[in-house]
Amino acid sequence: MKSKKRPTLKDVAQETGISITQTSRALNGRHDVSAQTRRLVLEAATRIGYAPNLEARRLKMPETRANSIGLVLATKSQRFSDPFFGDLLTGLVDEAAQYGFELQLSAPLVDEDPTISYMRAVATKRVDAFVVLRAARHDPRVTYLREQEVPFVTLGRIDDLGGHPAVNFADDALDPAIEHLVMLGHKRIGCLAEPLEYVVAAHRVESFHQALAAHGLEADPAHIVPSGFREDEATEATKLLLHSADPPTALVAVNDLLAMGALRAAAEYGLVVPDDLSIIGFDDIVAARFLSPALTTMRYPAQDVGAKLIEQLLTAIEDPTYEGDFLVKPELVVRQSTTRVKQR
Amino acid sequence: MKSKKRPTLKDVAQETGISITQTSRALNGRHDVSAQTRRLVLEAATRIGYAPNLEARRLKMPETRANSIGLVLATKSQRFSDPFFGDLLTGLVDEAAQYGFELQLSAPLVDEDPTISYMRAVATKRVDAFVVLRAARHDPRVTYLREQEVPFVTLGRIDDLGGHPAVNFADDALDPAIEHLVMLGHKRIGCLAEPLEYVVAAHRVESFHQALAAHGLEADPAHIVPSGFREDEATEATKLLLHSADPPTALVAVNDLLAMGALRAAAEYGLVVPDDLSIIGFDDIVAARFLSPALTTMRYPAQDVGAKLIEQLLTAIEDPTYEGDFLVKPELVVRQSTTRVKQR
DNA sequence: CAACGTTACCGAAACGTTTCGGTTAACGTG
DNA sequence: CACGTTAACCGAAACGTTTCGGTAACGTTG
Repeated sequence: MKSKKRPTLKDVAQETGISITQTSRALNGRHDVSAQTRRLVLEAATRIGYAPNLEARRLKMPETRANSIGLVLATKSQRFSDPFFGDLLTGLVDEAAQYGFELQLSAPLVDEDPTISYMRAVATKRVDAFVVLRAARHDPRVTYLREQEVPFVTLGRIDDLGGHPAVNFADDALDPAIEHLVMLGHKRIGCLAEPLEYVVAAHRVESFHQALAAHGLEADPAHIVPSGFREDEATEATKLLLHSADPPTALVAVNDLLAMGALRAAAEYGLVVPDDLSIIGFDDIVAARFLSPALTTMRYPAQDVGAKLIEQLLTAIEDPTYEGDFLVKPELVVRQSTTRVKQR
Repeated sequence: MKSKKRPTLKDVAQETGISITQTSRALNGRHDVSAQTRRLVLEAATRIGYAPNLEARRLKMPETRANSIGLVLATKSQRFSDPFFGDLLTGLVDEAAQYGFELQLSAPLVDEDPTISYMRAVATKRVDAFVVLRAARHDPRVTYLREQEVPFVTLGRIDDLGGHPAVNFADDALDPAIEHLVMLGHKRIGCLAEPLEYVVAAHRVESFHQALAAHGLEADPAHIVPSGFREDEATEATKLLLHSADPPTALVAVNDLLAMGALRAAAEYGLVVPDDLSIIGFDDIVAARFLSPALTTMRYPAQDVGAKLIEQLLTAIEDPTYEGDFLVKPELVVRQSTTRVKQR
């Protein structure tokens, strides 16, 4: 690092002969300053390349924003190779930047309670607010943030929490998928889910049930199979499902990565997708249309979701009582992994 | 935010009756403190929940680390939906966390020179060092960092820069790929490249040439086709290539996303992969083995690369004169997208 | 002209920390 | 005993900023 000391307020004051007080006021655009003085100060400041010392400022004004948004990656349950995540992140960072915020990524140490990461960031006031991904019911991180009155937003509403800023999908999100399958004559439809302790996972399964009900169908409990986040876990889960007594003719995977796992399971069982088994994904990641068969899926625009998360969070920062959430509606993209049910 | 003021050094001093000076020393583990005092102070500090005020500390000790590593996403040329990126990021964040560092993500404003983002972070001393992705030759960001003497590490060595911390692949990285193709009888081998202004892109093409030469072959310049980062751009580029007078029998794509694009181009031309055209990718993203045909590719472990980047950066922070780089060696994973060249 | 408002300015204190220099007491050591 | 050495401690200054309270100059107004 260059050892040359950066110029301080005093330096620019000296430059103009104006007092430090006025210099500060001039730079911060307060009213008690004549146009003449302001001009002089501003010019001197840029001339000697003055940039305020944030430490000193925040020391004096503890309520000042850090202009930074925290995001903790609990990398253990890693699904961050999911392209959905990359796009989400792009949306977050990009949108935050437009409002002058940065994203502060951290991870818990090995074997450390993830909540500690949040505590660290809060205690040292490094961030103004948090984006919480992969929230669970009774999530300790969330209860902590609540308690400390630190603004946060989650991807997926947490039901046991009263209202809180979140980005969500509508309850009828899976309707188009089910509708599509029903039109194709499917009646026994399975659901490949993420670990159910996560609210989004639970929410999607719920949406699945509801959509089924809307079409006068009912899910066979044995047809709802929970999986891990990784595609190989999905493969295992799907195998179990296909192996069952009365396997479904169609499968709704709760994200595209899982759908990929399902595709593989079908292949290993010698089933032809879509003829023997229709599969629908969720997210519409880039790879989806390059699979074979190209995946029918629900497009869920990750980048927009990221942007909306930030938007929600910023209003929550402005107004700590804000409790709204925002719905983004996924839409069906029909490709080749679904077809009319086989007659038997 | 909770308005309750956090306890200060003064508070814990008051608690024990020991002076502020000694309290500070005790907490920082200096030697001029009796065991007794130290015990008392530490206990009092934890009792009242003291956490040092970083602003004040950094104000007094400007040379203190921010314990934060900057990463600027130039999201315009977005390839961040590439799962490679998600894994890389996981590696970065995770490894950084183990050393007590966080990752500070920022993005340039719309239409803003990306270098400005770096300047902002440097001027306000928010980060100690930078990870530079997608570096280009004569990259203005890099020259700026050099000039300011801010430590940085790049993914891919920049040749016009003398030595600098970086993570790289060996020059003979593509050897196994070419070797494999040559064994299969291929002689006319093409290369689908990223935009050549980026050093990694250039480096890979170079490695391609070198590997070819090592097997007594020479690349037809017309067989080296540059593409954008997106898979649809790859599709277009590949079409052009396949349309040429004397198209190659095998294609090395410089990353898996591009390979996916190439796969599509082949399909649209009615070519069967691998029978009519062998394709090799690079990265081994998750989707690679779910494509059809499953993609033969060079495995490049993104997460490890991320960890190594951090490792390099940390030694560069410790020792500003450090100029080493680290080579990670990709290895060939043979799947179904390559086969023996067709006799004609 | 006296009283008052307004405008533009400034000195000094304060934020929470580290650290320099100095003080005290205890302890060898010759 | 006188001296130096050391261990343990403390007061006060300093880092760069904001802001409180004050003041001087200059109308305005009745």
